[in-house]
Amino acid sequence: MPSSKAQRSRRAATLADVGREAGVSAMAASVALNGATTSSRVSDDTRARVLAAAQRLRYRPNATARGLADRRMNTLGLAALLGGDEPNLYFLEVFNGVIKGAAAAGQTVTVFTLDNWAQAQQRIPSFCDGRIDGLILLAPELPVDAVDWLPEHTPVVSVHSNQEIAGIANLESDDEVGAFRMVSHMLGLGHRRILHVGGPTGALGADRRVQGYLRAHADAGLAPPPDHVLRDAFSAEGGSRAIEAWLGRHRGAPLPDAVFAASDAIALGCMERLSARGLRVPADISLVGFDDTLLARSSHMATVRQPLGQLGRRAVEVLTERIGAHRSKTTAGTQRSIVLPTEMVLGQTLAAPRSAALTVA
Amino acid sequence: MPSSKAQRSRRAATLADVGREAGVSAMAASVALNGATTSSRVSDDTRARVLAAAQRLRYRPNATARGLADRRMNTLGLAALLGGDEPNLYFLEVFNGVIKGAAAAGQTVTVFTLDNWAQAQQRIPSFCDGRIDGLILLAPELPVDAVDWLPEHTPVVSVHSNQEIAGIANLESDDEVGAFRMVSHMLGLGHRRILHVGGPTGALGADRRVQGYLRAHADAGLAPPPDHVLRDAFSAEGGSRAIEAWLGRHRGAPLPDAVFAASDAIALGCMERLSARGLRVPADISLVGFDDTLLARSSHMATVRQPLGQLGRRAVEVLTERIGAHRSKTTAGTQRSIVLPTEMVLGQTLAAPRSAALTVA
DNA sequence: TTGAAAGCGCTAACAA
DNA sequence: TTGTTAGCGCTTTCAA
Repeated sequence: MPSSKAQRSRRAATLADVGREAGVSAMAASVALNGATTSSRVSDDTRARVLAAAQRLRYRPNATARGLADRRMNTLGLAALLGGDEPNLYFLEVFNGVIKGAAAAGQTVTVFTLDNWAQAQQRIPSFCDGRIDGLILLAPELPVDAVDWLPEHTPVVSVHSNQEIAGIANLESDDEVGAFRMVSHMLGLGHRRILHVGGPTGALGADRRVQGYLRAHADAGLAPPPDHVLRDAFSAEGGSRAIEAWLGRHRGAPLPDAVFAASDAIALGCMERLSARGLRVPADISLVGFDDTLLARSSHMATVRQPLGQLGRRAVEVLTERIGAHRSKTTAGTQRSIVLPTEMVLGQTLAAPRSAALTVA
Repeated sequence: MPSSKAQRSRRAATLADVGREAGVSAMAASVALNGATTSSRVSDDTRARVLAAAQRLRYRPNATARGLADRRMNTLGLAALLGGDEPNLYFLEVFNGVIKGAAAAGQTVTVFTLDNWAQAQQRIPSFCDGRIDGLILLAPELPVDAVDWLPEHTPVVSVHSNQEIAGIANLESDDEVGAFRMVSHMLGLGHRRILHVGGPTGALGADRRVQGYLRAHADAGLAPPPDHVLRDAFSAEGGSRAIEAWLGRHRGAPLPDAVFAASDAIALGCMERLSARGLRVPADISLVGFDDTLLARSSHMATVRQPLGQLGRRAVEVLTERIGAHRSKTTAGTQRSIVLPTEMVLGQTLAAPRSAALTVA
């Protein structure tokens, strides 16, 4: 009397096992179990026997064997720099979109982490070794020689890449316009000394936000105050470090009316330092972030929304399309770049400038 | 004159290609490229030729072929329920630990998402089809019949499982003690009407936090006020809904001195509702979360820290150990459960109870 | 309708 | 020191 446990073995059942159990060949079992896409069909009787046997044996087709034969794993790779101990919300938001998009496309997602961009050349090609059908690269600081070593046999799409690479579609958001609109809005509120705590030099998105900041001033016929653009890492630590250094350099100078940070994480770092000095946001100084990550939403921070989840979803769509084209040897559309719009989010950290004169303590 | 581009083809180079290029057989190439673990060794000359050929061809061993032959993919699976549009910080923190641990162990991580626990029976076995060597299951609400269908051929460890399953190690944190200590501390501050907005019924961790809440009262010789324990989802929405309903039911009754939420996300939902009613935290009412996710850290919320990253890292360690045992057919240590300690985090949302009498508006 | 055979790219035993 | 062979589990022609 076989118990339900009896069928559970350390070894997974193979197609041959199923065939044996059903009294047919392994390939008959294969045909019966798959939709019978091949020329030959199996009889209803055989199919029923095979299905029953498969169920009895808890048969699951082996993914690696199938992957080897099909040259497809139904798995997408997502590579990103994920250093630091602090979780990265920017990544999480994009990841969330990727996961959702992949699920919708019947794909799973394997995550590859980079500790730094120097190791990208060595590691990225090693991911593209058949375990994934395509790769999504969060690439704000991809080395410039990437074009030489990115593998050609695995389709790649990038998100927020800092460079155009032939054959690689890039997804990004309208950073410059987002920054321009927000800073214009701030200028419209009367802010004049707007300190921009920007992202790292070399990150295209960070550069574009600086450009938006500058263009907003130019458009308003204003010159940004000198030394009001800082550059540091896209992290709370970066923001904290940058603003603290700036405040140290500017003792006795007028306190900025507002801080425009190039990311929510940077904004949070700034917020910490400002609060530590007893400054109230937004009564004494306004604070604006960029991204609209969960951090901004939960703290009602004013920010520029990037549709990060959408970027992830779209990346999956574009990638699966490329994979299809790659398989059918079609030339993939040479679409350069997909740009999604940003949106202003007016939270509780942006108000009209203070009337009192405050100086840096 | 071959350009650097010439070697880049749509097709990845195979071992046979390398052998051909080097003028040796494919297996000689294999032996030369791998550490030569087999009996036979290759001559230095052959090895050099093979290595050169491999480099020229940008050869990367195919992971699926290797996986099929070796029965190992060096990939760990991470399965979790990831519904909702809002990113899940609890998941992110554990995930971060898993990623780090996996990187340290030379493994990559594939993420499988469940939309609901009903589909677990169908989907979880389908992940264990050779593409992963082992599975980490975030399983707060695993169906009770899981023992019947969890595959035996793939090692599994669970995190925060709601049940003990033979052969599956579980990692969790000391929820009951964490809740007990925090509530005891709150009672010590003078709080008497502590509203516990708990997690879902059926989640063991949520139950344990309720138990800690109750034991703290019992230990202090106090009876918790009636109808002061709520249960809803582990999310901001759950917290928001639960507390709003409670406030609706208790118009005119005394406002609680404090809210003890079973997660940071729940706490955030409560915070939103309280703020919306013009209540100040902690001046009018204290608020305490659970988890110490990034959300709590960034908002300086009082909370009970669970070492989520550590749970992830340890899960990887235990899992890789199990995988090793599985391979060598050793009986894995029948270690039941690994419990990591929690820690109180006294943030800025917990203060002494208000002196004024406030009622629910 | 069914079975036999080849091959996906690699590893590992066995011969030479 | 090398090449040959077989096989991992599956899919897919091609014959029967």
